[in-house]
Amino acid sequence: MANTQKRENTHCCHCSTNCCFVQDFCSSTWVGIINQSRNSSLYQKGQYIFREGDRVFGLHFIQQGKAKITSTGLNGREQIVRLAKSGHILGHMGNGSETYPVGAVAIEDTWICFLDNTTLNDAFLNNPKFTYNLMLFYATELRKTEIRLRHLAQMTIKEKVAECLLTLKKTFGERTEDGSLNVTLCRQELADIAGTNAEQVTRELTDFENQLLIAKSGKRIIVLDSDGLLNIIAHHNINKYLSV
Amino acid sequence: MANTQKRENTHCCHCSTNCCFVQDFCSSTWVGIINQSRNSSLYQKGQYIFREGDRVFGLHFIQQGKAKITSTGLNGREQIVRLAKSGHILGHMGNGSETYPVGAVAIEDTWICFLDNTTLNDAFLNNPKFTYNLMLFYATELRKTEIRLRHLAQMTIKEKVAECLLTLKKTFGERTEDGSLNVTLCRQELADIAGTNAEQVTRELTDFENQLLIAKSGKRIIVLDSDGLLNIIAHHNINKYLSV
DNA sequence: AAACAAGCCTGCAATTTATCAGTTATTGGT
DNA sequence: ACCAATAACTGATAAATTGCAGGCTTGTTT
Repeated sequence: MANTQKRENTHCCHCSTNCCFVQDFCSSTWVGIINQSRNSSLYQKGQYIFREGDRVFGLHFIQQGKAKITSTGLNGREQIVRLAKSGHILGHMGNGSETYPVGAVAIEDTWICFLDNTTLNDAFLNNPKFTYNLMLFYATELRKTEIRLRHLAQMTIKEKVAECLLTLKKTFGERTEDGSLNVTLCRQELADIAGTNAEQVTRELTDFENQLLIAKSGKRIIVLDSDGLLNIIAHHNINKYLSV
Repeated sequence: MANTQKRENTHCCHCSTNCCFVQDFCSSTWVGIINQSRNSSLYQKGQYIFREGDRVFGLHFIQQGKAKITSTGLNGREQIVRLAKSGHILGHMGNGSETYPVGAVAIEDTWICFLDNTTLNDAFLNNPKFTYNLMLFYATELRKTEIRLRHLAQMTIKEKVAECLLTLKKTFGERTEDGSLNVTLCRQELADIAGTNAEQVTRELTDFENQLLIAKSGKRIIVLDSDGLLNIIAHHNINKYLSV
């Protein structure tokens, strides 16, 4: 990979992350084996972790950081199909297709642990809980994506932008210092999540600001009134458990 | 369940289906155990298999038939988020949320095998290949849904309807007798897949018919020119492997 | 501090899509 | 074969969204 850095080789046992499928669900023997064969790298903000069309050699685990998973369409227009943070997985297991149908980009400096297919397959067959929990992860992501699919199909732009902000708050949280979202994305990236264009995002953000639902400080966004934003999209979710 | 029928009790070993996760990936001991605890029922066309908000007690395996998975939004407007056929799974594994965020409806008479959570969890921990293949199933569905997410966000109505037809052809195939799609859905259901309304679907289907891309015979649709339909959406998919 | 670039904001015109209303065609039951 | 009910079709109108152009703000470099 181009300008990725290798990590100083901390053993998995002493890894500081508090959210890792290997650490939590593999036997100590297998943590050792995986520690041997894993490959840790730093991807800087904006750097591709993998691109659409790249061959799939294994799975990427986010040790520390944040990434966007994007799908590119007509005229290079992007759709962010998923956001991922520490502990999450990038890339889908093989099943025939050997190339990535989506790309992944670090949205801040991000440490990735990579595991190759061979090691993984052995690990899956020898660590049922590891496999089971990865299955739950995919099932949960599928459920979330299915709901988002409906939202993109049915919501107005105002609603989609409101939901985008709530999703960011829920996924990445807020900074203690100023209460702003713990992630910075440009208007175009917000549009790529909400499924619209940068101009519309600007319009809606300005509108939300005038209604005192949010405040802007440079690139950072502060959600002032979550309930107000939730109100905008509330009638789309019959069941409360569907929200965000 | 209301008016579902119980199946004559064929043992899993003698089940005629050629596509079943249990048959293919569980040990013979476990096929026996699962055979004991499973529950088979017939759901007639249009009948709910489960509804949004129902409690999750286990997984539904489609033994024979077809189903749509829908998510209901504002004013009861539905979005079909997934189509499923024999061998597929309905319902996502638990992970905290105990109720279905989506509903499932039979789109033709459908036999379902139901397995409860307790039996399933034991099966998962004792049949690594079973768990592994279920994980692959979810990962594959996630990948497909992510691509569809972008399509719904970026395509025009014409493109979405074209893709809908191609998806139906790919998923359910064509009847040998007349070459028509091996599934019948009303205009509203096509609209619920494509993310638009019934009127627009009618308009596009008429247009496709005039261009000799499809033919209509009553409710049935015959795809005459797959490549023609593919052409309409081709430029949305940079990589050929993404198509449908 | 000035100059520059990049990103953000705003209004308007053009296009697309949704909605509504009315008509025609199909289907299923008697 | 008929009738009633349902679904499909079509056109007109209204609403929402997009795309473009130009100005403004912010942050960075020299």
